[in-house]
Amino acid sequence: MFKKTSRSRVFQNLVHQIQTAILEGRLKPGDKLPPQRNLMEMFATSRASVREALRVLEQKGLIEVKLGVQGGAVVRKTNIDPATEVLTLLMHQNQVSLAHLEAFRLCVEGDVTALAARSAGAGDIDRLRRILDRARDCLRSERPDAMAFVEMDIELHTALAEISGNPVFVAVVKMVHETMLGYCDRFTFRRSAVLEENYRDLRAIVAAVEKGDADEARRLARAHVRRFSRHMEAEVAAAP
Amino acid sequence: MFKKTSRSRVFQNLVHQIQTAILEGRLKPGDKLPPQRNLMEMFATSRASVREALRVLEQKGLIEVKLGVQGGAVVRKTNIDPATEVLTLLMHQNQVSLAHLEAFRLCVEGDVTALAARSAGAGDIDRLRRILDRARDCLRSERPDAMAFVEMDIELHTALAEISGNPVFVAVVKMVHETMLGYCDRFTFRRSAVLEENYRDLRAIVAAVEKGDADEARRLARAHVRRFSRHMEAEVAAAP
DNA sequence: ATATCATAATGGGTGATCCATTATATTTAT
DNA sequence: ATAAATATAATGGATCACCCATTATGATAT
Repeated sequence: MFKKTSRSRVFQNLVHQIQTAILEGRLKPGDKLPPQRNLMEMFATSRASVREALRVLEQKGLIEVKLGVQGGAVVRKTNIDPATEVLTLLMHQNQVSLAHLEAFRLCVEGDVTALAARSAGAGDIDRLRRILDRARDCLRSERPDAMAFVEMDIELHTALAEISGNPVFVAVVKMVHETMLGYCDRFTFRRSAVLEENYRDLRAIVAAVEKGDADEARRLARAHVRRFSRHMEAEVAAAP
Repeated sequence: MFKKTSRSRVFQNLVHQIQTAILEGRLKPGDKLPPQRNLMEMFATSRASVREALRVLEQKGLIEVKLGVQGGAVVRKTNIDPATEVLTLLMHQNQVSLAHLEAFRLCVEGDVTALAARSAGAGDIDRLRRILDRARDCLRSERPDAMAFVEMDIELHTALAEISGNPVFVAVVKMVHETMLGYCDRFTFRRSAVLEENYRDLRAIVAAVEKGDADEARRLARAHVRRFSRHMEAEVAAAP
């Protein structure tokens, strides 16, 4: 019925005012906030409070603070990292399992890939091909670099999300992969056969996107997620 | 190739140490951190730095700070709010449109409802029915309360996500509805016919979940999302 | 012209001090 | 004896006055 009165702390007020200014576009990415000593006067408060506010805004990913003369707080371009960080924290705390992640990826990656297949242009296909090439290089080199390959895998999925044209998918895809990395870098993919299989999956997906075959793309993406999850599970079971 | 050396600030060190302790389970929800003046000594730093660290941890949703004697920082139970807040920020900055949200909801709510239909028990059905009843009360009263109905709508979708048993879906569903509220509370749903239609949608969805008919549940949920989006668009077009 | 160095702007950090809030203990009134 | 009022102390919130570290810029010297 009623909301608990939230006690107001000075720094919260500063955070709110500055955040609102950013969201309303009165402050744009690249704009520099006044130096702390000026903010102090403008808000009629202490430097400690100004700094607490800046810490929070920094954590939210809204500003970036540089050191030295001509340093200071500048408004950041949109940045997904703090969002993924907080979400990843949540995942760890909630004991999100690989099975949970798999179910979610099946849902999202399928649609993302289908959407990408519908809206991919020539430039997009080029981009995907270049990522594939770099992924192949990770495998073909003298000593296959598993982690680098996983990075390429993630980059390809992110690219598909971006091609879909929907920033919500981009955010979510990045987030879920970030979370997976939390599991992934605890071990190495030792069997390069797994990586080769993944690479073939990715090639097939890109081929389907190139054909504009949304249904095929969805089917392949889902199969890819399932296979990848099986391998992750095997690794976790074998080498915890 | 190389990562930029990130300059280390004292408060970041504190944040990292405390956060790690929480993630590794050395600090559990409900545990109280030492008072600031003790932390100051333990970390051999100043109170200002301790406080900056606490601000950041608070913003991340890891701790909660209470005032007065026996107050202090306590480790929070998992809490999705900071995640949704940061994600919502990102959405606003990225100029996420209703169309983007609709596409995403079509993907997610469909699967969530289908999963819920597969795993709902008797208690879950009861819970959904109670939410439906409260939603109906919002409409049947003297003066239909549109915002309260929308809250119930969100609560139902969240409940479905929880019933699905996958915390990733819970987080994402909450997030997307939070973001939608950003559009929604800018106006009121004036035509109660729209709300009635929504209510019928929700009843049908719950009925499908009760039957355990996953395909029907998915179909209905997606149709519901589409209808709701059409109405949101109409409202936005009519009254901005 | 180039390399070196000094300067000042700016964030980072500290300690002392006071205020505000609140749980608990103590007193007081009935 | 119990309940209400009040005092006490623990704790976070806030401010001030400094000092240090980093860095862009301009001055100086070769």
